[in-house]
Amino acid sequence: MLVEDDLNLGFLLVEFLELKGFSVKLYRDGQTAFTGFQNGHFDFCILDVMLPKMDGFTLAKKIKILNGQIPVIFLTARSLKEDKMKGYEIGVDDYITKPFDEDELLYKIHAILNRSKLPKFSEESIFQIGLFRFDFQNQQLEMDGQKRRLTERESSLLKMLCLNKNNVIRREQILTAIWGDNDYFAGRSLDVFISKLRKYFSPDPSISIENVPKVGFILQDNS
Amino acid sequence: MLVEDDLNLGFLLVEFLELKGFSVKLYRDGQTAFTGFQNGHFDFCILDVMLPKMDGFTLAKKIKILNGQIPVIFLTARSLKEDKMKGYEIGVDDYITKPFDEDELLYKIHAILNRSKLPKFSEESIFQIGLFRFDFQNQQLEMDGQKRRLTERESSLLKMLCLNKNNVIRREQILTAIWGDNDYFAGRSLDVFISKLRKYFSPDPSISIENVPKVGFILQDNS
DNA sequence: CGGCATGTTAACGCGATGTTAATAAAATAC
DNA sequence: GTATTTTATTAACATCGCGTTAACATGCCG
Repeated sequence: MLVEDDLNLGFLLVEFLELKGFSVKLYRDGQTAFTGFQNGHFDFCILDVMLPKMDGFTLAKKIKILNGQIPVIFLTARSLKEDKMKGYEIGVDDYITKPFDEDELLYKIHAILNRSKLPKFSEESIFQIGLFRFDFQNQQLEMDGQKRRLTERESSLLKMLCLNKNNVIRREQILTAIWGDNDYFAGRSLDVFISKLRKYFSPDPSISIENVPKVGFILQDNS
Repeated sequence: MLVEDDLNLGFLLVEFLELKGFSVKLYRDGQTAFTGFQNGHFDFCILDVMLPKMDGFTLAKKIKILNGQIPVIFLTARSLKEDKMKGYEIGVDDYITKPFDEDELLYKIHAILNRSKLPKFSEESIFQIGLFRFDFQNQQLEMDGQKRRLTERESSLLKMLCLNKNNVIRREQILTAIWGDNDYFAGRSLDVFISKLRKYFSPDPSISIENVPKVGFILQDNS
């Protein structure tokens, strides 16, 4: 989550971070950012201090109440000591003083994620699939706050599909990777698991697991 | 560990940090600092960049080889971008540019320790789990003033669960860490202890230790 | 039409786990 | 040094659920 009222800077940052493989959502004021946070799933927050409607401190405080674990970095033009102290008391992880260097921001993000107890999305353990969120580490599939815990096989399979989202994976590849065997029975077992995953995704029609006859499967995400 | 060749600044910092409850050892050059690190037990490093005998970067690199988890902060007079990048690549957690504010250093230390996976020595490691309070140092589990003394195994296990609260922790990881062995019997023993902990937490229904079949356990806190 | 690949559901077997109790080992008290 | 208590392991039995397999349905291509 990026909250920045200066839209020039905002879009520049979004572009930069997306280039680096992050998925970024930009908000331009504290109020909408907070409602956005309540509805969306964020792993990291970068907040400007000076914001319309609700300032960065208040926003951070409210976010920390909802999720005390989430890392927060402040962007600030001022480098006043009182400001920094205030932020650290809330539990902010770091400050960056404008004008700042993009690479430095990137390193700070990585440094914090490396220390974070949260599963790191940088190592691709969390996947967004349409309305769903798949947490591989915790074998958890979530949608609208509805959580479902997957079995080991289910999540291994889903991970392989996610890593090849919108691309075909060969049956053989899946079978040797997960079943360690590609005989008839393993193949039928795979079909059973595909069927199960389809059922889990049925609430979202923009997600489908399609079969490519005699070749393999594709996880299609048209959201 | 504090490494600083300017002894005036060094002693000032030691005094300040010890006042804040940390136990600090000061070294004045990179060489002795490194041998000191090999022999001593440190949880956190604050290194000056410019040091006699061995510069801060080299020292940090060597320290990170010995213990990749340990947090490192650099003190630097220069705020050159290349220096910072170099540090972040080594895996440094943060930079502080001299002259700096002591309180700011303190907050940075706390921010990093809060994210750190390592047990914090400055505070006794105390965990809040729903209505319970778990004091690892004293192996005590408390709720509503009701105290229960845990056995060594119980508290080691609970600590591991706490450090991964709301995340799956693998059986294997627990077994090798606590039992040092992951054979059948160690596994059964683990199950017995899980059962005991569940019983202790049963008064608070928002706490549960869930099993993830074939994978491990997860301490769920829905309070 | 017939063979083959896949879709789907249900039933089964077995390994993994939950739980309690018995035993062994270690720590502590006296 | 012995008795008592505490702790961890092992045993024993109950239960659960994962993954496999079976069984049947559908669709595709020759």
